[in-house]
Amino acid sequence: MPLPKLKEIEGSAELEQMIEKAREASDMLKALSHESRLLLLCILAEGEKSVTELEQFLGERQSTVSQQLARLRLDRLVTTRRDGKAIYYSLANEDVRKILTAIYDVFCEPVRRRRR
Amino acid sequence: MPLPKLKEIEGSAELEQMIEKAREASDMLKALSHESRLLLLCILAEGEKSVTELEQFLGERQSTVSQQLARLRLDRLVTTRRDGKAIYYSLANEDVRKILTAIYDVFCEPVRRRRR
DNA sequence: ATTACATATACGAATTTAATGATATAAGAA
DNA sequence: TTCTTATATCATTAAATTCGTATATGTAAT
Repeated sequence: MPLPKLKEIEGSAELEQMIEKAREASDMLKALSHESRLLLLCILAEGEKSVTELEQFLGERQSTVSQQLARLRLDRLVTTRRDGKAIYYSLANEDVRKILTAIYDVFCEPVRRRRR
Repeated sequence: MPLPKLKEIEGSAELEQMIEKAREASDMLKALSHESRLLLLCILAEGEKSVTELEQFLGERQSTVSQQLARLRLDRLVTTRRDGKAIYYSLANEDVRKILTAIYDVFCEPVRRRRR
C-alpha cells in the first residue's frame, strides 16, 4: 500500500481530502503523544482495566489519571463499562490497536529482540 | 508480536524501561501530531523535496514551514542535503516510514478503498 | 562587493495543554 | 440515612506550543 503520488494530488480536490485526513490523524496523534496517556493505552492493549488499576500502575494522582482518561474518551480512543463502583476502560477499536502496535514495533521490539 | 503482559512488568526494572520507551515514543508522536508537520512527512514519504516545494504544497509562510521543518529535524524525523541554494529534506529512517504507513493505513486507505 | 534568492533563527504575543487541590456524583455498605 | 469508595469535573496556575514579524545566514550571480 504505497503512499500517494504528489502529481496525483496537487491542486485537486484530493488535496482537501488529504488535509482533512491529516487533521483527523493529528488529532488522534495528539491524544497519543503524551507519556502517561501512551502508557495507559499500552496497558489497555492487554485488556480492560479499572481506573484504580491504572492509577496504581502509573503512580499518578487520581484526578490526573481521570483527566487523561477523559481526554482519551473524548477522542474516542477508549470506551468504558461500569461494574458496580468501578469503571472499566478498554481500547475503543482496532484502529487504535493498529497504531499502538506500529509504535510498539518501532520503540519496543528492538529491546526485546536484543535481550534474547 | 504481542504486547507485553502486565504481570511480567509490574514493579520490575522493566517498568522503568517501559516508561523510558513511552517517553521516547511520545516525543516522536508530538512531532507527528500537528496537521502541517504530518502533511510535510506524508509528502516527504514520496521522496525528497526542497523547502520551496514544501512551502508551495502547504501554502504556508516560509518561516512557518521552515520552523516546522526545524522541529522535525531536531526530533530526527527528517534529514537534509544541500544542493546549491536549495536544501532538500527527506525522511530520516525506516522507523518514521513505518509509523507513517500505519497512520496512512488507518486514516487514508479506507478512503481509497471506498472509491474503487 | 552588491544583489537576489533560499532557508534559518530570534523574539514576543496568543493560545493550548498539564498538573493541582477542591469539590461533585454515583454506587454500595452499614 | 450516613459513610465510604470509585470516579469525574472544576478552577486556578504553570508550562509548553504555535504563529507572526523581523532579521540573519549561506550560496550564487552580476
